[in-house]
Order: sequence, then C-alpha cells, then structure tokens
Amino acid sequence: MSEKHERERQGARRSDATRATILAAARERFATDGYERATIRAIARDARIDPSMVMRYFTNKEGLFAAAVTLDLQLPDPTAFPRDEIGRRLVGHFLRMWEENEVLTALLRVGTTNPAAAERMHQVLREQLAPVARRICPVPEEAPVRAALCASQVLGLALSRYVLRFPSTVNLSHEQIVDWLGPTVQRYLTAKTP
Amino acid sequence: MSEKHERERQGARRSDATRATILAAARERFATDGYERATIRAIARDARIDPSMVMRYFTNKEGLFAAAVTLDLQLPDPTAFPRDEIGRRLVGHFLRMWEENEVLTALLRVGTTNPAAAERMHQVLREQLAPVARRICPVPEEAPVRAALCASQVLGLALSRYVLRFPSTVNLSHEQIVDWLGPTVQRYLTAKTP
DNA sequence: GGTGTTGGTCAACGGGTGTTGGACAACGGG
DNA sequence: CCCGTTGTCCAACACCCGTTGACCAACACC
Repeated sequence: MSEKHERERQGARRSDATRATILAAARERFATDGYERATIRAIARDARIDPSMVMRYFTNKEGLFAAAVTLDLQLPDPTAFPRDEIGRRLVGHFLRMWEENEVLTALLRVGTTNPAAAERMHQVLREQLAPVARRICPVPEEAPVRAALCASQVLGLALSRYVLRFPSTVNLSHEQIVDWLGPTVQRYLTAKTP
Repeated sequence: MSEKHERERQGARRSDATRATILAAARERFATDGYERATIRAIARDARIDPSMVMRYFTNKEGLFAAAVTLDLQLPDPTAFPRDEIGRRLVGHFLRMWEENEVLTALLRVGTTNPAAAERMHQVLREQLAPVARRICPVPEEAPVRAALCASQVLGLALSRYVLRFPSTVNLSHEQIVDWLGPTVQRYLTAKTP
C-alpha cells in the first residue's frame, strides 16, 4: 500500500499510456465525425484496444467525451499590446490555436448536436473569452455581449474553414484572414455601443 | 391513362397531403436533432404514418433529407437600395429568413456532420450569395471570397443564436444585431481589399 | 514461488436503426 | 358492380450501437 501511494504520487501508472492513446483517438474521431458517428468501437479500433476498456476507464461515452474534450484557449493578456492591435492579435491567436489543437474542431462539431458540448462552449465563452473582453471594452457590463459577438465571428470562420470547408475560405492565408477579421473583432471589443 | 395525365397536370394526387406532412415533420426533426438523431421512425411517428411510407416516397433517408431541405434565400437585388445600407439590409433579411424558415437551422445543424448537407451549403453560397456580392463588390473576381466572409459572420451568428443558444446572443434584439453586424457585412462586401 | 491486484480480451445482451416485402383497404373508371 | 391502381400498415430482416460480466495474463509483493 505504501508502494501504491508512492506510485500515485509520481503518477506513473502502467495504464496511463493506454489511457492517453484512447483519449487521442477519441479526440480525433469526435473532431472528424461528431458525437453520434464517433462510435466507441471505432475509437477503440483506432487505439488498438478492446471497446470494453473504454468503459473501464471512462464509464460511458459521455464520460469519454468529457475527458477527451477539455479546452484552454490560452488567451493572452489583452493589455500587453497596443490597444488598436487587439483584434488582429486575437484572430491570429485563434487561427494558430485551431490548427494545432483538434479539440476546438471536436467541440464545434459536437456542440451542434450534443447539449453537453454546447454547455461546455457556453462555459468557455463565459470563463475565458468574456474576462478578456471585460478588461478592454468601454463598458464592463457589455463584456458578455461583446465577447459573444467576437465568438460569433470566430466560430463562423472556423465553421466555414475547418468544418464546412468552403473553398474560398480554406484558400485564404492566415494574413488575409487577420486582415479581414481583425478589424471586425477590434470593433466588437472596443468600439462604442452603436 | 388520359385521366392520369390530367391529374398530374393539375397536380392533385391523393397522397400529396401525406407527402407534405412527412416533409414538414422531417424538416422539424432535422432542424432540432441533426442528421443521425433524426430517425426515420421518429419522423414517421410525428407525421402519424408508418416508417415504410417514408421509404416508398423518398427511397432513402438521404433522399428524404434532399427533398426536405431545399433552400431559397430570396436575396433582394442589392442595387435596389443605397450602397451604404446594403450590409444592414442583408443582415436584417437573414434574421427574418432564419426565424420563419426552419430549413436554415436544419441545414446548418446537419451540415456539420453530413457531407451532402455541407455540399448543399457550398451550393447556396456559390449560387445565391456570391452573385449578390459580384454585383456590388469593387473587384468582381473577389466576389467568392467576400461572399464567404459574409457567410462566416452570418453563419456564426446563427450558430450562436439558434443552435448553441449563447444567452448573450439570444437576448439581442434584431435592431441590435443589425447595428453590430451590419457594418461588418458592409465592409466585407464593399471595402477595398485590405 | 504462490497470491492478490491490475491491465486486458472475449463473447454476449438488449435495444434501436435503415430498409424490405407482403398483406390489406380505399378509391375510381369500365 | 367489379377490378386494377393507389395508398397504407404490419412484421420482419440484418446490422450496429453502448454496455456488461466472466475469463485470462502479467506484474508486484510476501
């Protein structure tokens, strides 16, 4: 038992590798297939393990999704750079995030069908984006609305580019997207209420 | 047979009512549940008919979806009103459309999971929105890109408001949305290339 | 070196899905 | 009034899903 506690302290369980493999496979499937079509069987096949292992580790499909999809946007401190560049910086940050972290696409795709995922998106908006908005928008009480407006533009672009794959949107470079969307986000955050 | 032809001409088949009922139920289910969770059995139950009727009329679930979801945005002629009001008018038009026609939500929800629905959205963008952009944007070759940018903002708002139901977005009035998004769409369509 | 704990596999269950074909009812022209 | 066409329902098929529990293998400790 003392051994066991020691192992737990250093966090080196033998099964952690499998656990991680399952989570990686789950993230990928959820991102490309959505909730219903990402079957436990398919995820298990990708991870080269038995479907029942998924249940052992995460109790059910809901639990697997909750464990696989945790999102930290790593938003920068908006007061760290010039006020009139905030829009462009944020758009650039989102683009980079979206392309290196498939959790974003998974959450977007699943959120349209699965209430739990949608709730998770509410939470990200409330706890990660809105606080940034509060620090820079003219009237702090408007922060939730302004954050939601930014979210609508960023999510809409992600939908067009990474989910629906509109050719005209896919072909844009990062720079072009920042040039077009930057001013929009900037206005949603800093312009006076229309 | 002559009778039959006559009936076809006046289009009054006995089964047309059932057909329409099925389509209405299908639209509603697809809009609220997405493709996979909108089961043929559930749709049939809503329409108070047997599941096999759906197959007889539409051969497939795919066929049912294709028949149920046909979209005409009824976009106005953009040259009909002042050039600097186009953005606001289009946003208002989309809002009205979206709330009176559940096909829009159905297409959006299903499009994130179903390739055929996504392709249908490409088509709407190409054949309905892009032509409008071509008539007013500075460089006609940029019409597809500018249309896609408008689509990203409009779809993002629809996603936030009608699918994910972000409270801050749901609580906005039509006027507020037009005030915020109008200038964005206006810029995407008419501003010079950044 | 036995022995309990942990990691993993196998086969199955109950339920829901899209889809099919055959039987029955209602209408409409001769 | 009959009969073919048209509309509808019923029962079933084959498949796939999430989930379960019994069984096996390998390791760690006495």
